[in-house]
Amino acid sequence: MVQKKKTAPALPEADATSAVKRRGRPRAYQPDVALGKALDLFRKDGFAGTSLDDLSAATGMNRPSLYGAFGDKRELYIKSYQRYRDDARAAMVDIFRDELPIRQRLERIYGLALGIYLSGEAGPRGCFTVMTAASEAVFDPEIRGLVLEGFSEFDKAFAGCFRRAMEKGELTTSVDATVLAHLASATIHTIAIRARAQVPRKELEAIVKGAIDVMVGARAK
Amino acid sequence: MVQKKKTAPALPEADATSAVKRRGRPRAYQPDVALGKALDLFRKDGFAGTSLDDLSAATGMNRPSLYGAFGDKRELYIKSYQRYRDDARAAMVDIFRDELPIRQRLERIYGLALGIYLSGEAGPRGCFTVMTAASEAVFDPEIRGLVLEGFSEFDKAFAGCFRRAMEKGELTTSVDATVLAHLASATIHTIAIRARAQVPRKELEAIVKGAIDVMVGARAK
DNA sequence: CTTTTTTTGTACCATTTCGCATTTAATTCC
DNA sequence: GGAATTAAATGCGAAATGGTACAAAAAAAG
Repeated sequence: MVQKKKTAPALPEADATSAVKRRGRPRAYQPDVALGKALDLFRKDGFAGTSLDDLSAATGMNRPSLYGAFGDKRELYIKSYQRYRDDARAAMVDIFRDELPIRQRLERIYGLALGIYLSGEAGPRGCFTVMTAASEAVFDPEIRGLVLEGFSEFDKAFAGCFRRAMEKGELTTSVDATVLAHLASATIHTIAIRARAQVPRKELEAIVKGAIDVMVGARAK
Repeated sequence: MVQKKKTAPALPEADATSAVKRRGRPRAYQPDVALGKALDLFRKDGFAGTSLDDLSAATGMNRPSLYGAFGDKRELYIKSYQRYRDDARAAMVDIFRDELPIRQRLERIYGLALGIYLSGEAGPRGCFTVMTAASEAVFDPEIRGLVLEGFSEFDKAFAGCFRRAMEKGELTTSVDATVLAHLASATIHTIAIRARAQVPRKELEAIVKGAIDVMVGARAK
């Protein structure tokens, strides 16, 4: 605690504010990093299962600092969730935009999703949106709004994929793109839940493969 | 508290044990009823969100009695979950056994599921299996086992339906029954989760309808 | 060097939590 | 009616929790 980072005489943060020297005692933490740690904890144990002490230990910030930086526990949870969504979106956006054949697009999306859901040192962590939907979203309208936004974001992205595939003649137009999109989201949800219950990756991949086969209209194994 | 049920000189319980008079002070509660109340609470607030005081208030039993009857909180949760599964199974078993056309079977199954997931005075409660998978199943191997059992029970029941439909020539055999079953389960999961986030019934029914259309191979709206 | 500003670190508080020990009540058996 | 048995009711206690008050520390500004 003696030769610390020496505050930040040009710290590599993309923090919009305060590119110049701040006035008082310098922060001993990096907000981004701390938020990432908080997210990890929340994903592992959920809102109720994560105490401020846990968060304090994981971030290295003591409780009053946590408070000052992120607000109370609920606010920290919300910020963590937004961070999660931002990360996921950043990872997905390229794939959703790339002009790959529909099957490959879906394969890449699910591959990425599995990576996210199965990660975690203390066992797979599933999808934070799904976990939040099952818990906090019930009583907290603001959180619920975010979750619904998350669902709809996926639904729309999938629908766009299918619509594009239909335009390109890859897919029959006899099934509505929205219907396929909901099936695609359902597949996301089922693997998220099953991952959380430690269903092995192989099985999840098999589920994904089968779902893709049906969605792209494959009629043979 | 004076003219109570007079213990049980032929109480209408299917309790295997003690059909005859018990020895000491009679119970002031009916285990079945109390367990139902506990289940309601757990479904609403989850394990961590439900305190023993809440359970005590809801069941009318004080904490020591709860303890004596069901064990500690975790055991009570497990018993509640088993009760949930038993109830759901009892409600579903007829439909899964009836020899209806596949589409009608699926419609009835999902209708029932929606009824379960959307019920609850304080908002829809979703599927307890899914909720448990997202929370307790992560760290508790015994609970996880039950949840996996729940998933597999649904998978198998659906697979049986599809297999039967194929035998009867209602469905093409070009898609594996297991694949369709996983899609059917995925649809269960997605409506469970979305219900919990208060997606309106209409939307859920639309998702179900679309999924059924695809699963039974309907190629037109 | 002093003041001002911002953050850290310690300690504390009120509340809630789970679990149990003990006493009191209601019933059957003798 | 008295002993035995079973359950209810009260209440305690130790631990954890979310949140905050307050003083010490580290920097910039004057």
